[in-house]
Amino acid sequence: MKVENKIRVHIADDHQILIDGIIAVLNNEEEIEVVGHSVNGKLVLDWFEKNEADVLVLDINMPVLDGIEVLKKFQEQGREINVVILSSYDDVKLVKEVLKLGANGFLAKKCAGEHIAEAIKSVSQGDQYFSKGVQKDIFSSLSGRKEVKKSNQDGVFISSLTDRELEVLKLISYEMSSREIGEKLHISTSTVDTYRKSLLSKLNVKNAVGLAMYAVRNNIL
Amino acid sequence: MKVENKIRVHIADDHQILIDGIIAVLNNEEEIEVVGHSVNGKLVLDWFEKNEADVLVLDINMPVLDGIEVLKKFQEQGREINVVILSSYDDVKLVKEVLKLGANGFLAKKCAGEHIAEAIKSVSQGDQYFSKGVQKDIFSSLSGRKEVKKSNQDGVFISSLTDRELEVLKLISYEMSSREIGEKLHISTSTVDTYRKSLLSKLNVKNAVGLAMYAVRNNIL
DNA sequence: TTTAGACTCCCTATTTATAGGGAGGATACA
DNA sequence: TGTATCCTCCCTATAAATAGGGAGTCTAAA
Repeated sequence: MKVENKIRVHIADDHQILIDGIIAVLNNEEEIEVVGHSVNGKLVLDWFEKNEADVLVLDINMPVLDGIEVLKKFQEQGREINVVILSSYDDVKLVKEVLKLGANGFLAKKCAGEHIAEAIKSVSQGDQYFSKGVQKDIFSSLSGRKEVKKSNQDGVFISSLTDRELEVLKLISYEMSSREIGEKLHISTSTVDTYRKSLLSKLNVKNAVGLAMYAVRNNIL
Repeated sequence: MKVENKIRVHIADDHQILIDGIIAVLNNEEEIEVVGHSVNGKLVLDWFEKNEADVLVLDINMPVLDGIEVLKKFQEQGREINVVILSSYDDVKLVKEVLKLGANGFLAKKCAGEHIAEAIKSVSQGDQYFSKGVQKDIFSSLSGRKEVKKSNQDGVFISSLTDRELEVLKLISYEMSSREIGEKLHISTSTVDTYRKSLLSKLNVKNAVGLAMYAVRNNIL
């Protein structure tokens, strides 16, 4: 294999130390070359404005702009990039969501470092890759695979929340009561309660704790 | 420097991929040798039962037994091990706590991989090391340094919670109400409420959301 | 044996959160 | 000009959480 045919990889994770680690691991791989890395979603988009890569290793939980948003942007742009999602959470729902958003692989951070090379090679060839622990969930809850790559209705994402809902969600996660939130946003407690209701409904959780957990997992704090 | 004088390092983090990464990074360091690694606190203690290392790189957030617990155990055993804490959170409180528990360095995961070698070398010589972002907080909120290494009163850790409190905390984080928790644990709702109160008090948070956030940050789910 | 901690349950009372509904004003879009 | 979405606020009512107190049992340690 020629040097020019190396798989060009971009790594995105808010933990620089993890990026460095992955690069070090991938250094042992002849066919793989890390051509870029970013610590948040905004930087990923900026990078891809001017550069190209064959595979994007993408963390879901990142500040400024998270992995979900990055995928959505790429989808809007009609950009076809092979993506391996790197996540601490093997949340079934998350897996389904990112697959719908065009991701091709899913790698739990707790799996061994060697798997990342496998994952990259797989998706670079158009295959899909799922680390142990997520595989069974996928196939049991998803009928087709390639087929759903384009669709993007239903499913609840951060972006399905309105600005105000998102704002209230954050404040709820900061342990604030409806009264306190109302004061801070200069709206009535009733209005805050309305947002609480719509959040509970949209995110399909049972109570404020569920809302906070959603916020944490999706790094919208 | 002779090979026998290499700094022996044990790495503990629940993300195997991060361990592999650190090992790869440290491979470039002549003076450092990774002699062991663990994915939870229990395994760390088990390993140190039969082995020795000069430096322990320790993640705070680990399942089964967290980093705090590991430090406490070592302190109880009177075992003097140089510890570099690896954490996603540069929480000032956390820094102070782990210093009291005998840690010698504090490395935020978001800092560059190269710093980990610096940190290891520093603490192996008895020095302390703090990655950028935590330094100022330390010195502004802590008078002495070496002096406080032995003390261990006050401060709230997971371990200051009783088994039952911890159990209830988990269930609260799973979006369960007091009634539901009572049913699951076969105790009355009143009892669950008692635990709620003591949790709110011990962890110094305002409501159930605060409890859940604490649980997330300390990975006790 | 005293003491302390952990676990259990109860009381009263207030504050918050959840559930379901309606509704007006603004804006943007077809 | 409808239509839709968002933001705002209200009503009623129940469920749940928070706050502060007391108190009994059991076990393990001093």
